[in-house]
Amino acid sequence: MAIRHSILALLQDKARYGYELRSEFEARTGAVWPLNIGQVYSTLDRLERDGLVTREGADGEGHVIYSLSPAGRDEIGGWLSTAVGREAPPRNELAIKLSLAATLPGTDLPAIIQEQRGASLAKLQELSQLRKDVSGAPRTADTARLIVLDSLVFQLEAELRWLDLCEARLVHTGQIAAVLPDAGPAAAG
Amino acid sequence: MAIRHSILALLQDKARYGYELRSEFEARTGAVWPLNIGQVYSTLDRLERDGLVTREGADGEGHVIYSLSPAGRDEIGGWLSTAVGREAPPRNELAIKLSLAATLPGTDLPAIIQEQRGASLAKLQELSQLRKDVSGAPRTADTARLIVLDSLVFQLEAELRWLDLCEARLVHTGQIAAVLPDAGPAAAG
DNA sequence: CGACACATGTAACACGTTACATGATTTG
DNA sequence: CAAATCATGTAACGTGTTACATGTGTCG
Repeated sequence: MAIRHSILALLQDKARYGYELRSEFEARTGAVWPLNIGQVYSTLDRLERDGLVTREGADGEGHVIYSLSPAGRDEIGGWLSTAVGREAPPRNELAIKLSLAATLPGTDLPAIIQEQRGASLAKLQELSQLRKDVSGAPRTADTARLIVLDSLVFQLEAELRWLDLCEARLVHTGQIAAVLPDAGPAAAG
Repeated sequence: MAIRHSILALLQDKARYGYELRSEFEARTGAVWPLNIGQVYSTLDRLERDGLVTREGADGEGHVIYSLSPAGRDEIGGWLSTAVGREAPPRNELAIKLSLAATLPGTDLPAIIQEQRGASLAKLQELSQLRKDVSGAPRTADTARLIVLDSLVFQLEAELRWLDLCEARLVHTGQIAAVLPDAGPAAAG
């Protein structure tokens, strides 16, 4: 529902056309979460069908303009004033993967964890650099970008700490041997 | 693709039937990420169509058993040995919401942040309690559950820290006034 | 003129959710 | 016997992705 509501939020500011909605969305979430233009149009169709937006004729340049209906104004007001539900968090593919790998035979858990650490760390460094670049000249659109980047950085940092914890837990339950920096030959399974 | 691969992972252990696959999945991700039984059957249909699983006749109790094909074994091997891609992280509704709210007029940012803090904190406490219960007697299935719970707890803690940062950033850019614990009357917008 | 950005769509497909239908077996 | 659990499906719908089709305007 994020896209649906994002479109309503942007229309709350003023009436806009499809292509413009994508531009405004991507100006904020940018390279991180691109938005397919086809989805904008089909979402606008559904929003009109549901009575949340109204399709105006043209705007002088011939653009197909959409504006918020009263029902749409209610909807977006509710979205903004109500917290994003954390009762049913979206599935986390990585958590599912480790959860399965840890309880099924024939998986190399330390390798999986190490592999993931590499990927997550690489992305974290890339994001940190991006954040540094963006925070240089904080224009209006960059405020939005910073918020998104901060979010991703915090999530990735948490992911890395979680990977450490998983490794520690598995050592503790004896599922894998502790990996010491300069370990000599240890007893293998 | 998480469900698709989870089913393959469970089949790697041994041949199973639909209902059993759901049970095994939910034994690990449990109350957090329930799995609709209908989706199991339709996913199995697609997996069979794609040649990743083979539908065996019955198993003595009359169950519709599926087993991994060689192609399926390759597929799940690849999934387990390759890190979950962090290049295109899934959209975060909350990050999008704050990003939009911070750059559109007519939004009460402090209220949104405070509202979210309440919801996230409540969920965090619920999860912490759950984690305490589960970690009491670490049976095999509980290892999987713990991994999932740890993941959620870490993500929520990161979310709360991120909310603090957002507030601080907005104070810094002058978008909102600093909220002090025992603040007297301050200049309002 | 050719490439690229602007602009609006449609179609096919994958994935996910909810609800419905149907029947066997188990348990109070 | 009634209710719950086990077990296998189908149908409708919403959301999201990718690719395709089409046409205008601008810039080198």
